[in-house]
Amino acid sequence: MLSKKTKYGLKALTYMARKKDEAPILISEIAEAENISRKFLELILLQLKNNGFLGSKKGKGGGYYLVQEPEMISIAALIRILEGPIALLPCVSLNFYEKCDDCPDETQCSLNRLMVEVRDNTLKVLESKTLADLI
Amino acid sequence: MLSKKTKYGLKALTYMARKKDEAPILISEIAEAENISRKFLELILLQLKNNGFLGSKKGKGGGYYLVQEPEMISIAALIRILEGPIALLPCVSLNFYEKCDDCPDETQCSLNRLMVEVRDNTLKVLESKTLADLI
DNA sequence: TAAAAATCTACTGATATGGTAGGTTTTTAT
DNA sequence: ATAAAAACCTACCATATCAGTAGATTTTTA
Repeated sequence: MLSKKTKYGLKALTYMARKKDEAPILISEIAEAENISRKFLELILLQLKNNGFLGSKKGKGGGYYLVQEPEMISIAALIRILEGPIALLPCVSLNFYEKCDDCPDETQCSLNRLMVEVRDNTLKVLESKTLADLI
Repeated sequence: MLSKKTKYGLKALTYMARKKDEAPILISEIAEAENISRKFLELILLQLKNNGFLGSKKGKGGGYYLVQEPEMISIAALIRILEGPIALLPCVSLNFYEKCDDCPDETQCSLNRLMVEVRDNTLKVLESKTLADLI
């Protein structure tokens, strides 16, 4: 299951993608439109900014805006920032790999092989879809 | 990510499937072979028994045994028992459906549509594979 | 100079995770 | 009959994560 943080982040970005080319968008506008706690959303957008997906402007007339075209932002990349690993086991994660300490030999592990297959099928969807597909 | 409980459960069942037709298998044998905390594994096997996947026999010469052929036990079914929902959002879960309280209309939600696609791709793998494929 | 807006730091309550401890019941072998 | 073996049951615990809240600070604009 995705955390609410991830879900909120994706919904907020979709909202922003729909209104791109307009002036910066207020946190509070997004929070209200998407039924997200405003303070919680603050933290989420900040994280997305710190990871290069959003820009911001302070003061009156300020807000957040996308710094890339929606077509260029894959959903997989966003989930990795907001949620962490997409894979079902640490030992099959491409971006957050970790050895399972109970498993002596990964190449012999049948669970590993199965989860690689699941991962590849999931990524096929999440890497091919972009923010533009969510608009 | 799958919990350790789920991972341990799947590994334990795979171990048992490899030794099926032998006498009942001891918790402690599985725990040692698969590097799982013995007490933790007790709880996991008990749950699998209570859900009809395992039988048990008490006393000397006792232990746990599979009550179905490995070919008949889909990995998806096991994950649903051990982990819960396979879907990434409650609103797209087939077996654990829940409405998102922030979402006014599911049919209009683009995140919902995307996550249905992810779910279907995941299930395509997990429902077609059985314990026999993990041996 | 005041208001608006993002930013930062810290805290909180609830829940899940990954166990551990220790006793009880059932069964089998001696 | 009895002791050992094994599953079973109940309770507890430490830690981490989740989902949020509170409140002050900085920057920008009108």
